Amino acid sequence: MAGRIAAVSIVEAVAADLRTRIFAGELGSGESLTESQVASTYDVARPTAKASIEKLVAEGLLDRGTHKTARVVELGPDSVRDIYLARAYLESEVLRRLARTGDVPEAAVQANRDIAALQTGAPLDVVEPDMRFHTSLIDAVGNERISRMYRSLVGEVRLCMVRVQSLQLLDTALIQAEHQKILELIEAGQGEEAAGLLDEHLGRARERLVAAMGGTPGPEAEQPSGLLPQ
Amino acid sequence: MAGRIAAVSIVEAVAADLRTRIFAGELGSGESLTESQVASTYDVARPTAKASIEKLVAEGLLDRGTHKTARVVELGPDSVRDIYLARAYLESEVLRRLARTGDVPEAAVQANRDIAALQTGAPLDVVEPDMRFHTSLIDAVGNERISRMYRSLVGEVRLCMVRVQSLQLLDTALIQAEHQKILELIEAGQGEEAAGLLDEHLGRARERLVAAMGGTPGPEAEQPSGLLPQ
DNA sequence: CGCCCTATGATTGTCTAACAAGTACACATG
DNA sequence: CATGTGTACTTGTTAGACAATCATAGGGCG
Repeated sequence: MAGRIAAVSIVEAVAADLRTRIFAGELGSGESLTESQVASTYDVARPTAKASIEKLVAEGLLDRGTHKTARVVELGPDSVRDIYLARAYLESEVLRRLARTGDVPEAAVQANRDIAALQTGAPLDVVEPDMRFHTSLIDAVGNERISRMYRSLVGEVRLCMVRVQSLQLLDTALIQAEHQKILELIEAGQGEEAAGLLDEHLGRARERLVAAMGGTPGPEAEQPSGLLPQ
Repeated sequence: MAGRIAAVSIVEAVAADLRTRIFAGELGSGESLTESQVASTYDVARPTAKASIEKLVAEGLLDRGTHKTARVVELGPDSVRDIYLARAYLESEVLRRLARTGDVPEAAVQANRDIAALQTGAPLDVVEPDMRFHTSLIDAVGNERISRMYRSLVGEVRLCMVRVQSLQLLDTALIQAEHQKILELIEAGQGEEAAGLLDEHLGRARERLVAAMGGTPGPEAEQPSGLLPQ
């Protein structure tokens, strides 16, 4: 599917570029984005820029009040906990549901293979397949609205992942191993255990990120018992 | 719209009115809404009308593709099942979480009191407090993103509720009694049982609505065992 | 010297007007 | 009857403009 011509609207194109720039850290936390600024940057009309900005606000990547300039969101410890808890709500229930049928989505397997394949390289490279692993689990239940809800969270989740990886708070091998174990538990029909492991998986990332932000981390930040073979 | 000063933006005001008109059935399923139509109806500029329409599209109340006129969404049996399953995902997990602390949100109690109070009147009167009952449970977990996700579903849920009530598929007393029981189970810390009852509660509405739409209903559509005292 | 108030500039909300591009449907043609 | 064409309608985008609001820097006053 690498071909796929891009016949999207200008609004969407501008929004997409702003998105990648935010993820890349090019637009840092708290940075302000005026409508005219965006308009002149991409050489579009101001209403178009406005629409793009509003799109990103809806995604939670930008923040703005009436008559105030939009800013890149600043994630504090509270927001991070909020985001990860919301993830856990959706994802753990999804795992239980998937385990009931024992169906392991192929896309998730592939995503985890991709993680395993990139032993070397920049830490940020893991973000994309990691994100894909989790979204493909969500999509596997085949519920349009659930996917839509998760998607409204994905922007912020990704922002957190970028942080976690830039700070090197997690070992890639551990991520991959836990993903693997989750898939195995699903296949074995052990939904509750899969959900529990996911909670650990997310909890560790969450609390380490909180700690790195100056908050007081919970006990979840500690090393896992013994999942890694070596 | 008596009382309540309107200090919101024009876009929001137009969107709000369209929303109520959709809920009231004044704008039926499949009805088309042209940008210029909306613009002239409310005497606003077309870009303003456009923004309002896009807002409702994001809420799932309107449907539209690029370069195509927006239409009021048409809910088929598949969509109804999709919507109710998504609800169940969020709400059942919320009940488990609430049961863990035994906290019964006051707003939910009040909402159910309001349902009990309206023994008489139009069937549609139950929609608002019913909706409020469920949203207040969601909001009770105090997670901003979860509330946001649920809100992205609320429009469609409400549309379903309006249908259920117009067709008189459920007895108000039964709704109220099941809500009551759910609250009691939360207080007793029996999360799993509360979630189970909710599943029944939602499943019945769902399958009866599906049946009324010409789909083949599942077994959940049947009468409940014996919750009603008389 | 510090604080409150005002004035100025910047920014957003909304409007009018317009053109380009795409869609849908009736119509004519083979 | 199938197919192509044309016309009217609708949306996407732009430009420019004005009012309302917000932020900030000065000036007046205690």
